This record gives sequence, structure tokens and C-alpha cells, in this order.
Amino acid sequence: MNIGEIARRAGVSRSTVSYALTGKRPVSEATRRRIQDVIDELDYKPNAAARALAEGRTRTIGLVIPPAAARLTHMQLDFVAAVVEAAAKVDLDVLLSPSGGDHDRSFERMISGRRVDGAIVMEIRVQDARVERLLDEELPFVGIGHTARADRMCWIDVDYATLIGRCVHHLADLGHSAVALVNRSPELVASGYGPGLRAAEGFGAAVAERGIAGYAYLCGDDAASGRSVVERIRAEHPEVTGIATLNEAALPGVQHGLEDAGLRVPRDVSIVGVAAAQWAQDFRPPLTAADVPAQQMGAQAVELLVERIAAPDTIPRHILLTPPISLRSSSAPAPR
Amino acid sequence: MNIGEIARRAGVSRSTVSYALTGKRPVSEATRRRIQDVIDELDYKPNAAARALAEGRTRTIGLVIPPAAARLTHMQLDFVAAVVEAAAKVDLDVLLSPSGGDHDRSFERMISGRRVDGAIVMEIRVQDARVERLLDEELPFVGIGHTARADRMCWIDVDYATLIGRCVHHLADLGHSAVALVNRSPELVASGYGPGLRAAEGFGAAVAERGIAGYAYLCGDDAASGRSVVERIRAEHPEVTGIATLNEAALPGVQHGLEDAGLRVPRDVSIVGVAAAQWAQDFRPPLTAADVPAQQMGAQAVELLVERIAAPDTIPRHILLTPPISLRSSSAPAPR
DNA sequence: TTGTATGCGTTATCAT
DNA sequence: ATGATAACGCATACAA
Repeated sequence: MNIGEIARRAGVSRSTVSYALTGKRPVSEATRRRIQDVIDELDYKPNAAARALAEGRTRTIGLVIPPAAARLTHMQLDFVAAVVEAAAKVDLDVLLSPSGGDHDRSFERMISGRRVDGAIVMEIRVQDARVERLLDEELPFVGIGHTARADRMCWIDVDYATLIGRCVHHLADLGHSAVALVNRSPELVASGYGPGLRAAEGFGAAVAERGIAGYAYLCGDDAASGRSVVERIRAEHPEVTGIATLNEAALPGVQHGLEDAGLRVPRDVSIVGVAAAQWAQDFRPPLTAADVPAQQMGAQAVELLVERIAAPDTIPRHILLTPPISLRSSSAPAPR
Repeated sequence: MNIGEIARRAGVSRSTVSYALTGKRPVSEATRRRIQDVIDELDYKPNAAARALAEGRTRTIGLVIPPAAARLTHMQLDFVAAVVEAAAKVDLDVLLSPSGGDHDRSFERMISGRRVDGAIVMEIRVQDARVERLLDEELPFVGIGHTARADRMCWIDVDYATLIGRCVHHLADLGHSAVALVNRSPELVASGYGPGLRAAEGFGAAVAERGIAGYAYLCGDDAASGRSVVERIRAEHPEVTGIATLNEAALPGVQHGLEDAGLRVPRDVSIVGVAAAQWAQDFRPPLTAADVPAQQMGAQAVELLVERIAAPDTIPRHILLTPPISLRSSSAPAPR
């Protein structure tokens, strides 16, 4: 079923059908109805590929997610969900590309095949090949996270340096004098993962400012690693009574590890994190944390992208969020 | 950059370039090289929409996910991840459509716009408008889950009736004489959600067979509901010492609720579930559960779909999985 | 208000 | 082994 067939049955030309559909040209009420009847009868829908070819746009956006998708964190999952919902709301389809490094086939198909009108890229690294690729392909995009050269792109991010700093201050305020940072995985941070690097900075600055002892640990993004990082902290710095973290996935393991060591949260050890709100609430005990508004961010990313697609040559906008810390039950005054 | 430009610069016709690219017709080594050089130089990639239009296929599959995407369970997330990975592996792109009922715009775009060569539909209900739609549109698809008329479609599913039955038998074997089923949400089950209905059947059959007391409860897919269902169970049937569930999302709340009531797992109450393996392991205490191999299922769904796209008129294949229960730490002999 | 003709970038069917 | 050319289904500039 194509537009020609509709035109034939309605006794009009193809262009009239097309215009009746798009409304880009006035069509008399009579013929409009006649056409609509035929369309309804055969339930005709224009072919997306043909339309994309003729129109030069696909009405689709790409969403570039981390490749090891099975290990998406709650926060990442919330981003994906929010992006998909927000896109659907403005009648945009979402094409998923699981790609991290460069030269990824699905990423390349998306970009150079012009399968999408624009893209949202998750888990941006400080230097990111995908960003370079998108820039020189001149495809509109927005990052969730930003590169070192932040001015060249459109992005939305969370101010991890400040947030982890606030975690430290909160712990210091509670009287903790030795704290540890449980950062993301060694591989991720080594590859220049922005939040990891910035969290480390913020942590260093804050402990220096407060004059307390601070020890930064890298930790794999899984429960087992969380467990073992606790063992390392206990062995190397048993005086630590406060933990700041942005590693959601490790936290259940951290919790188990503390339990194994006979330590209770928050009586013996306080934990303060940066995490998705929903997740922080459901943690046990409910986690004192800077709640990252992942859903809102996903929706805003779509907004930014839509803007950018409409006006690709304006200067890139940025949004940097610094959500407040929500006090819950995982932090308490330092034990005496 | 289009194929014509490549042809011009290489001094050949467009068709020759096309054939050099697809290999569907022999091309002399000399011209092939010449063409390839031009292609590499301009890094030309064929336009996806044009190709789709000419070829009649999009090299894209649709993935229909539940609409309230923010609340995807771990198991659902694992499906999505597995599908995306498996699809990427065979150079298929994935278009996401968050749609539950019928008449969903993104679903309709996908189907009638012929944006995809086939689709994978998650969270199938016993009677499912999307399935009907796909059937009469004659678009190849496979369901994760099956309808009442299972023979008409291609699907892969988990045998919830049997698995929940096994949970009950496991509890009975441990001496529990009063058990409860924590099912999925009232809305979901009321709308004919297969796993919910089949779990209830399996539960009923098993408690009858063992001659123990069994109480089936519906429960929203969230922690708060989990908490309140425990309160209800405690109030109405305080003798219950065993819980069988397929409601992952409620389980943290169930756990909290039991704690609030001063009950410990598994000392006072045993919990046995049907859940994603990863999640069951990370639960506290590690959950005795039938581990749903979500990743494998996602990959198999893609395989089935690829098969079906290649041969749409063969009789539909089905895969019904019954993974064994993995004993972990959430189940123990009934308290005396 | 409506119709005609052309272009979008490929693939594929004829020819040669 | 290669070239011309007609689809593919729609949008739109140009005519009437």
C-alpha cells in the first residue's frame, strides 16, 4: 500500500494525498475527507524509509549506551528510560547503539548511514572518540557527561566534584576524621571516565580543606568488588569511619563487607553517596545521597537535542546539575 | 556523499560501485580496488534510508518494551541488554518502542511505517492487542512470553506455573505448612499478564498437591507495596512461614517489612523466588531462586526472529524454559 | 485548490 | 565485466 494507490482510489494526484497528510498546503475539505476515508479504509501509513529519503530526516534519534549493557547501573537505566519516554512524547523513535570505543560497527552505521537526525551519548569520557566522530560528521548530539573540551559540545552533566566534596563535608560535619572514597572501576577511571576523575578531585580538595584524612579507592562496578574494597580499607586504614561513593553497583557488596567485619551502618561506619534517587531510597539502610535526577536529565537531553537539530549552528548549551544531598539513614555522627 | 559521486570519481557507473560494495556480482579486481580507494578516501557509507527503500528491508529490528520504562525490572533490563547485544553481533540495529496497549503511536509508527524487518515483544499478555496487530500486519515477530493462542506465534518463555510450583514444593519439603504467593501487581494480572496468571495456577496446584495452606497475594511492583503485602500477610495469616514470589521489585520491601515485624530470613520466614540470576545473587540474603536466564533468552529471541524473517511462512517455533532452582540462603527448614 | 514533474540515494534488471 | 535505467515511495517546486 503506497501513496499512489491511495491517490488512485481517491481520484486525486499523489501530491494532493501527500499535502492532505502533512497539511503543508491547503486542501479542500471535500477532497480531504475523501482521501481520509480511503486512508482509513486501507489503514495506510506512509513508508518511513521513503519519507526519510525524500525529506532528508529520519525522525529518529540515536541513543549510544555503554556496550556491556548487562551491567547498566540504575542511574544509566533511568537515563535510557527517560530518554525513550521523552522521545516518544515528541514522536521521535530511538535507535539503540551499544558502543564504547571508536570503530564500533553499530555506531558507525548510525552515524555515517545517517540513520538518525541526532544522538544522545551516554558515559562520555574526558577524551572521547565518539564525540570527535560526531563532531566531524556534523551530526547534532548531546552528551550525558562532558569531555575536556566542554565548549565544543552540547551536554548535560552532574557536578561530581562538588557533590563528592559535599559528601566529605557532610561526613566531616558529623565528626568523621578519616574517610574513604569508593570510586568507579580502575579500567573506567584509567580510560578517562569523567565522573571518576572529577570525583577524585573533589574528594581530594574537600579532605584537604577540612584537614581530615582521606583515602581514595578504585573499585569495580559490582558487589564482589565492593566487598573486597572494604577488606582493603579495613586492612590499610582501620580508622576510616566514613565512606563517600558514586559506585552504586558496588554498594551492596560494601554493605556485606562491613557486616562481615562486624560493622554496622551508620553506627560504626557512615556512607554517603551520589546515586539515583529511587535506588538510594530502596537501599538498606536508606542511603544519604545526592540524588541524581536521572529521569529529568534524560528528558532534558532530548530537549537539548531537539533544539540542536533545529538549530545546529548555535553555540552549544550546557547544563550542569548539583542536586542537594538528601539526608537518610546511612550517615550518623562518628563513633567515639 | 553518495554513490554517484563515488562512481564519478572512480570513473565507473553507479551500479558497478553498488556491486563492488555488495559483492552480488563479480567486479574485476582492478576496478574494485579503484573504487575502494575512492570510498576510503571520502569515507563513504551508503545511506540507510535509500538502501532500505530500494532493498525493501531496513536491517533493523524493533524491541517493544513496557511503557513505564522507568520501572523496568532487572530481568526486563537483562532482556533488553541481551537483545541489543545479540542484534549488534549480527549487524542489526534496534529500534525501541515503549508501548503496552494498542493504538500506541510509537508502536504504530514502527509497524505500519515498516521501520523494522521484525520485532521482539516483551511482556506479552494472555490476550495481547500488539500480537494481533503484528499478525495481521504480517510482520515477523517473536514474543518474550506467549498468548493464549500460543500456536499462532513464535515465542520464548519461562514456565512460571512449573517454577512457582517448584518453589512451593521446595518450601513444603522444608516443612513449611503455610505459604504465601507474592504475585505481580493487581493491574498487571487483571490485564491478563501471563506470568502472573500462570504463577497463580502453579501455586494453587502445588499447595493442593502437598496439602498445605496457600494464600495468593497480588502486590505492586515496588518496594512500598512489598512492605504492605507483608503487613497484610502477617495480619491475615500469621502462620505463614514461606513466601514464593516472582515479584523482584517488591522483594526489598518484603524484606524490610519482615524486619519491621521482627522476623529474620530464613530463620523465621523462607523466601523462594523466580528472578534474574545476577539479581538473586546480589540480594541479601542471597535468594534461593529459579534463575531466569534472561541474557540467553534475549539472544535466543534474536535468533528466532532472524530465522523468522528469513522464512516467515514456516510454522512458528516456541521455546519454553524451566531453569532449576538454585539453592542460596533465603530458604531454610520451617521454624518449630 | 489541484496536478505534473523531478529528486532523494540505492538496488536490481536489462542490455552490451 | 560493466553501463544505462527503471524501480522503491514519498515530498516539493513549479504549473495551471
